[in-house]
Amino acid sequence: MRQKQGEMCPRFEKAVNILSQRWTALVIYQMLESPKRFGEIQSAIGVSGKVLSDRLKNMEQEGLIKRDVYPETPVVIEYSLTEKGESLEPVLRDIENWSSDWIEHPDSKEAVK
Amino acid sequence: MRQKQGEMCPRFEKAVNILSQRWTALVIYQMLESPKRFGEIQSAIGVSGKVLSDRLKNMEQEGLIKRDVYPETPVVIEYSLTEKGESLEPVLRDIENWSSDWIEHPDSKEAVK
DNA sequence: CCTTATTAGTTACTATTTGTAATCAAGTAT
DNA sequence: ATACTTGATTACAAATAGTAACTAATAAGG
Repeated sequence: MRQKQGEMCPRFEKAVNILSQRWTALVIYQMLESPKRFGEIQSAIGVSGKVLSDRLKNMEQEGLIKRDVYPETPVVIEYSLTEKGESLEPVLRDIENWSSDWIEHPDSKEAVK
Repeated sequence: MRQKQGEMCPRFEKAVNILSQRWTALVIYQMLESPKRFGEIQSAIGVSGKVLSDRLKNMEQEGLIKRDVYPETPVVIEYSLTEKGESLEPVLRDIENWSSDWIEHPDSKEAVK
């Protein structure tokens, strides 16, 4: 395979990798409004429990979100943005603005392809 | 599977889907500087020819980029941003700024997981 | 003419990631 | 004990991405 020569800033590249993971941006977007529970996120964006579980762990490891357990009945687990996670709000607002300016067809949510 | 109830704006969702496709944001970022050729993009970001070919087709269909053929020797094919594609610059600049504020470890480009 | 070189892809095959549906663990109520 | 709820995990199937070899078009060299 062709080697990578034209250097990309590795920090920018990592940021893009985080945001390019499927569902991650939508999960953060949900939490911008308020902290959210596992099931709420699942219902809101339609992600599978398996992948959501994986994403939440990654995002916690990246320091984007924090996980709080309330031993109520049944248990309540609340995910919320850290300062680092909240600082992505401008990115998501720009995407929001761009989509309202440039995306028309609301016929299918079947993605890009 | 749990149904999607909490409605997301379908235009925002589509925008996120476009930008969440692996490599798409990096390809646009490359073209922000100047039009780019197939091999240049490949070298710069390290994407496989197969996937780059697919992404460029999708991005052209989405109206983000245009493809120009110059029958020189050997053939030169130049990809450049449309107005729609260029209008994503603020999103990418925000990601750039965020990464310089919040991403530290430049040790591994091995992504998020 | 035949071989080589260059760019822009495509193809067959493998590996990784995601989706699906069933299941599990903890806690409580019936 | 059984059932219910939330937050997950698991096994298996489907979709997506990576790898390396190959093709098409054009031209230069011998």
